[in-house]
Amino acid sequence: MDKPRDVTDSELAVLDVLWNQPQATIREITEAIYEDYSPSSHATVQKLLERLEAKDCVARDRSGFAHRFRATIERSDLLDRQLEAVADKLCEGSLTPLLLHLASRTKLSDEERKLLRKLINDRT
Amino acid sequence: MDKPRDVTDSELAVLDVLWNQPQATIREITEAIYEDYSPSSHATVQKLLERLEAKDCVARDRSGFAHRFRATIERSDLLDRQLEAVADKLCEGSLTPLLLHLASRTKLSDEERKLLRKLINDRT
DNA sequence: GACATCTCAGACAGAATGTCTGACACTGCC
DNA sequence: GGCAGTGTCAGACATTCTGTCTGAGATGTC
Repeated sequence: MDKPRDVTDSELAVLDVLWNQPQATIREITEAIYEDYSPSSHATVQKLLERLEAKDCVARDRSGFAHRFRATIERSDLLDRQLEAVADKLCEGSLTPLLLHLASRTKLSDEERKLLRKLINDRT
Repeated sequence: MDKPRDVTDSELAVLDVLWNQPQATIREITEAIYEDYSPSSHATVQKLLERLEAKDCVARDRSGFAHRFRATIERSDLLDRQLEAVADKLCEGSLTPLLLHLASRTKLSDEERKLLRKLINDRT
């Protein structure tokens, strides 16, 4: 029952590229993140992808010469994970206190308030 | 603008004791956390408190021989910090997406739903 | 004064993170 | 076939964070 490691800021940058551009190669990702492409930044991205793969956030297609990567989680999945981690840490795993806490201190526009009411009513 | 470090699980255990028992000494905290009191566990708690102090989570009263500690943040403040950290990381700092996200996937009892509606309506 | 208890400074190992180097494999072109 | 360009992979490396522990010295009690 080992706690899944958090996704790092650098790793998130890689995921961001992958969300915009699925099936990217390491070179493409590197060029998107670092302004100057170099063998070492290429290797850095390689290592980040390797770790993201270990965290089940990325899948690798080995069929071509240069491997192609895609994200296996969406941004909202990651949000879920993070919120669950907070809930585990501070609310015995329950998300409800988070929701109530946020509802009591977040300023909402009329628009958002309306949407939120709808969301609540739709849940059975 | 360095990002404030997260509170560790061990540090949280210390805060938990402090929330139950304000004005505690290191010895009291140590005895509450570790089953066997020892000089080394005492020193460990000392170090955790030192780090919590650096993170502005704990204040120290040096007037007596043995210092007394109290938490300077509540559990809900910590919850706030964590949620803000998630928002910074994934939602450009806005808490609203978190709220909407949670509202759309958290199961609520009728009781909770009622409370949540009230919370929303009370926000101006 | 003897002894327990405290604080404080710092050492220490293990893990996570970001970076980089070197060895080797594949591709395509001459 | 040979070679340059590009890939992968394994691993070294410094830094930081975390939890733990030791030793020196100050303060309290009897």
